[in-house]
Amino acid sequence: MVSKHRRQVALRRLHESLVDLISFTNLPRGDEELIAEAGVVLDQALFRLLVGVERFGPISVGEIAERTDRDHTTVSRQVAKLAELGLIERRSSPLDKRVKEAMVTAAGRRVTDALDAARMRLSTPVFEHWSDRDLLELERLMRRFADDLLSMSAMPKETDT
Amino acid sequence: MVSKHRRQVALRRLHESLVDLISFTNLPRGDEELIAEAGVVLDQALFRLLVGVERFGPISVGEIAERTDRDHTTVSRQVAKLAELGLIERRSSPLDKRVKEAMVTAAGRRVTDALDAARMRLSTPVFEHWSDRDLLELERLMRRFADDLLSMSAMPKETDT
DNA sequence: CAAATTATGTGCAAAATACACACGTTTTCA
DNA sequence: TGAAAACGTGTGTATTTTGCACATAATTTG
Repeated sequence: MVSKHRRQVALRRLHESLVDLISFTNLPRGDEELIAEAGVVLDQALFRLLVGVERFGPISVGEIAERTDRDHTTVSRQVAKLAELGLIERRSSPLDKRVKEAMVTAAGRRVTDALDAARMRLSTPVFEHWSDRDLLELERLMRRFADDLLSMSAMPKETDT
Repeated sequence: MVSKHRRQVALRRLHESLVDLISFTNLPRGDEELIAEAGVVLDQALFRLLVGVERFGPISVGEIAERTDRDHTTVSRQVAKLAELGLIERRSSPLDKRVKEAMVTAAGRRVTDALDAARMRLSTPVFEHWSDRDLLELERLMRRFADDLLSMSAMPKETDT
């Protein structure tokens, strides 16, 4: 059992690393290369939106708005653009005809697949010198980190149930 | 030694986790709470800029622009706003009088400290049930991940030197 | 079943953004 | 060395993006 203080330091450093990682993903080089690789011309906002729809879709406009902290009217217009480009598809939810779910089309999937492949090519060399153990541990722990964060925030403030 | 394919799967899942974490940090609840907690009224853009200047400063306008993938004129105006609010300070770089470095002031530091404290309060319960080993391993591996990414991208394409 | 709530979308005004351009500083190289 | 090119920053201005007010359709509530 390490000290409470040591754990606090770990939390602080964890956040620093996360900020660094986010900052890195924002670097233009990354997106530009990925986009060029995929052969699509999308501004960053639409690019991220497409990835989000692929990752979380079928998803509603309102849910995207919450996730990205933007007004739902803004998202509504961006979603319309992606639909015009044929990269995503809208359909009324069968359970609730108010919501118009968004999901990637075959064309949209081709784009995100190309992005995935490009990202794979760019990230593989980073882990070239990592041991299997470290790589798999990072995979396990980061997944758990994300899961725990999300489940905590989904809970009401009194988390006794 | 696990298979090449297993490692590829790990890379893919790693990216998914990272996207989830970024998505979480974008959730409005987080920033709003943090900002309210710190007793400051800043829109998200300025809030992130301040954190960035604290983390990477002293830093030039151009460097921030690259990091955030925004036009340098946009950043120039945002930086001016933060300076007006007294949260950051500008000074000509002694080495290159063209650049006007930005760095947090004492007042700005108070804000980011408050943000850090608030974040600590919010993130501590997430790791309450984590073992020391897992927490420290996550800290170590995420830091290495960020460091390796940055050092790779800093290198020229022929990385033999 | 009427009223309140929810999801989505449009008009419009305000804000953010990027391009063109300018100015001072540094680097390049003939 | 010195003139030209490149660089970092900042301002004016046109364009784009954003969010609020409001509208419509669908669902839930009581």
